[in-house]
Amino acid sequence: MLQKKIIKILTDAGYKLTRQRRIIIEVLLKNRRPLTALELYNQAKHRLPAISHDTLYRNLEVLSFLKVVSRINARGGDLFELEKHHHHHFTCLQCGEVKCLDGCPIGPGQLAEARRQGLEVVYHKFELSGYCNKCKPAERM
Amino acid sequence: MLQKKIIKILTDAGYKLTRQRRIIIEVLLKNRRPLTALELYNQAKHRLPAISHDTLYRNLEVLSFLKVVSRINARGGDLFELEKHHHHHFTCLQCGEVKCLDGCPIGPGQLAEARRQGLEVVYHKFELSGYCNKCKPAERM
DNA sequence: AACGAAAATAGGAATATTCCTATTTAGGGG
DNA sequence: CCCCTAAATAGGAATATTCCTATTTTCGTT
Repeated sequence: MLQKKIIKILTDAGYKLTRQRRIIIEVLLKNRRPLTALELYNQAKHRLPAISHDTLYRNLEVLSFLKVVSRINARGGDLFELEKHHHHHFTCLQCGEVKCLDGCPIGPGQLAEARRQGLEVVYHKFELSGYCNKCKPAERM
Repeated sequence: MLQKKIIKILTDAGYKLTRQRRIIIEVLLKNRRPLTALELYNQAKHRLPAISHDTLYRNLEVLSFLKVVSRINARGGDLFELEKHHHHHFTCLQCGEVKCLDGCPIGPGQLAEARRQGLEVVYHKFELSGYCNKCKPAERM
């Protein structure tokens, strides 16, 4: 997802475009792996020393709500990454590594029960866990 | 899931059965809705005033790892509940309400990509979000 | 029933996250 | 371009969560 597109999503939803938000988005854009909130905070602070924790956490919340950022429930705390394209993750229960899964296998069949209950689904998260290639052998002992 | 079965899962996995764990399991058992870690802590503390935060958080981690407890990523922080039977949840983006979805729509088709990568999947979490019946009309305005 | 090793705990320190409020800032309308 | 209002922010206080370590407890073995 490009910076322009992200900014459009923010402003279309009525959020203001602040320097802090620009910087947080830039920091998210330049990282190729999911980071913790504090890692993101430190990178943002490097560019804008006066930025507050509150601002970072609040904006991760906003960006998650807008589905610009995805929050991955990993071992040792949540990780955040730009949702450049919709996809899901696998976490190894042994070593904690997070792997991206190409594509998205969720279709209407998986949403049927929610629809039956009259719920309007606008988003879903699908997280797998188990053992990665490296940890599988250890698991077999 | 019954207390006996939970205890068996714990001990089979090599964990010791402590008074604190018994109490935490009892607290989880008697609640019919997902609770925050602190709500659980306060209920446990009521039965065992000396219990420490660390013990509660550590054991939620253990029980989550063993899939006895499921951690639901809700608005305003994670919620925990006994996984009495495997199911998933829906969170309303407007009011924050969490609803249980009967059954589980995830099958081999949804795990194919992970298998292709050689990952051994032992668990999955599927979280939906959107608008509940009550909040849908407001959303239409 | 007592022993010993390993696991688990309490309590406090260290971190991380959220809350609160006075001040600043973005962006629309004149 | 200036003003106004609502939204957003900084900074510090309040909470929540995790870490650390000395002590206690569980449970397999005697």
